Amino acid sequence: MSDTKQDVLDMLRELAELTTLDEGGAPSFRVRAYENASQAIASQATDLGRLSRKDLQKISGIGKSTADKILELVDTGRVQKLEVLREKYPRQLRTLLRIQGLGPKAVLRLRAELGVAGIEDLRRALTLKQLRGLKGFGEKSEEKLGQALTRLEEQGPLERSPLSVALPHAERVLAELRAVPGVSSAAHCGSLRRFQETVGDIDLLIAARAAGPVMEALVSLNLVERVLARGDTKTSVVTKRGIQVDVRVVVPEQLGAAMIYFTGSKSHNIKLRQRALARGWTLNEYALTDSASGKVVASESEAEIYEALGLVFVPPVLREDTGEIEAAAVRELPRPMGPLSGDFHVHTSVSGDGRSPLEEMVSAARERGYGVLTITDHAEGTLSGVDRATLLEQRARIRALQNELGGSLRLLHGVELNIGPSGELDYDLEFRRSFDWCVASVHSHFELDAAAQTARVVQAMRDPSVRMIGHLTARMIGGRPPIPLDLNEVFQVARATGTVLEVNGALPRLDCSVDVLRQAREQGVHFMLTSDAHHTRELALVEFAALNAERAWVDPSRVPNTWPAEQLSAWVMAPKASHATQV
DNA sequence: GTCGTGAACGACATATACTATGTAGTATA
Repeated sequence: MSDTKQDVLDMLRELAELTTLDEGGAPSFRVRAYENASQAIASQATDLGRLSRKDLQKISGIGKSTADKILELVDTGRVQKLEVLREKYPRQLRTLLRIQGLGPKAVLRLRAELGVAGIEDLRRALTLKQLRGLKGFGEKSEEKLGQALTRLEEQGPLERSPLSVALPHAERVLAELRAVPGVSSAAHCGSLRRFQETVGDIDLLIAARAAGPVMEALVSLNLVERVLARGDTKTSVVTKRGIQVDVRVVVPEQLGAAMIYFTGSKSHNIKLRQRALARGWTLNEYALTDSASGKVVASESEAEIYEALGLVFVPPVLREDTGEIEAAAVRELPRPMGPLSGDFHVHTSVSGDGRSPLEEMVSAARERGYGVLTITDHAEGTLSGVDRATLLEQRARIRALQNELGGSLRLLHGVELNIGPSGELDYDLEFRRSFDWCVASVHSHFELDAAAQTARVVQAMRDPSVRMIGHLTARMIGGRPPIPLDLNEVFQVARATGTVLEVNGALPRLDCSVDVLRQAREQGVHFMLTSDAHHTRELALVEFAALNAERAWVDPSRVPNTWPAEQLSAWVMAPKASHATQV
């Protein structure tokens, strides 16, 4: 993502927050417009810094006023309107909004009636028990605000969690709740189900006749640190890992409506509800209902509800209100990746960090119904890599195993090369070319600038042995930022050399990211979905790679390992140069 | 604020739960 895009997003979000404060009420059309604009920008792939006013206004949701603000920001680094609002509502005051339970109304009243301008003032007012005199406040709210304030000062606001942390965490809680008598189903929803790479909280949906026992079980879980709110059907807790978990219980007949509601996104839901209203119905988390008769139109499954609304089923990963509803209405949603016919980034115990032996990996791949399996242990350029002799020995084992297997599964001998700081690769070209498949990846020197990073990756792609670039940006979600790259040049060279880009399914990586994939989508580049498995049970990680590609609306025709096994085999065995496209 | 229709102006508009207080704010998708 270019910095300009992030700057524009920050500007719009701040404008929305400040305008909400300024208008001191329910979000106005202006605030909604800022939010719409920010969503429109977020799903833009191009570099905003290069767009003219006219180009900007072509984006739906960006009018004259927002286009001007974007240009003002790009040209001068500031936006006049934002500066004025910032002066009116200083950062100190806005930090009050981060306290759980304090919204714009309360913040404004605290300032108007008690002169509270920031955290320090609030602390003082609480000590003096001044809040209870205000309309809408009482002893209880003083107590709760005091606690929330202390937590904020001790821990800061709850931060977003990477998917790799949140998903297993959700599974742990779900396993406990599934064990509660009377629970017929339990699933994660929200941004986790939409497969966003970081999530603000974990949303769990439980189907059960009685909610009481579920709530009781939840609040008494060992991993729960505190209870934020507890009601008849909805309870929110914070776990000891500092992640908020919201649990909602519904009866099984309402599961479909509840799944849609709880999966979101918010703007996807709003669009669905508008669609319902246009048909004389209302949609809430319980059912799609006829407004006149009160009769339920659909509620039990998500598919029924989408169908009733004249839509094909929208997979959760697409529910971001980026055109999926319009596409579903004309039955033109992007195609799913479907069953995969092979994996092209798999380690065995030959790598220092691999844990399953070759034979176990092969039989696990057969169980997954693969037609092709490519073993790619680390080359000597990485810490866990190995020398030529070990790889040649592995090759002999693979060939022998292939003879035993016959034709059902094609085994390829590959290797994961390390891309050095200047683009140098392991071994010599002759030895590299003796492999069926080479993936080359960046594992170090993350500090180089964009020109140097681009140069090393491009040089690796130009090597005749390199068929795929592994985890292109080397990022770790919530940890290491992506290396800076001139993506346009990378895509262009990938296409010109016939090099595919990996979509790595390891949850901390998900590299290429959705953002990069969106930018690459129209550039004629091919992608391979991989697991980067270091253990047999990790082969399934390739399904996460598929979800990531689907989120980016990548068409499976660009992804060779979604093709039938024979077509895939033929593609892999053809020389790299035959896949090159002139640009 | 944007957008569509017709060239200035109206339309846009989700639905619900929980909490503390006594009607409304805050929060969630």
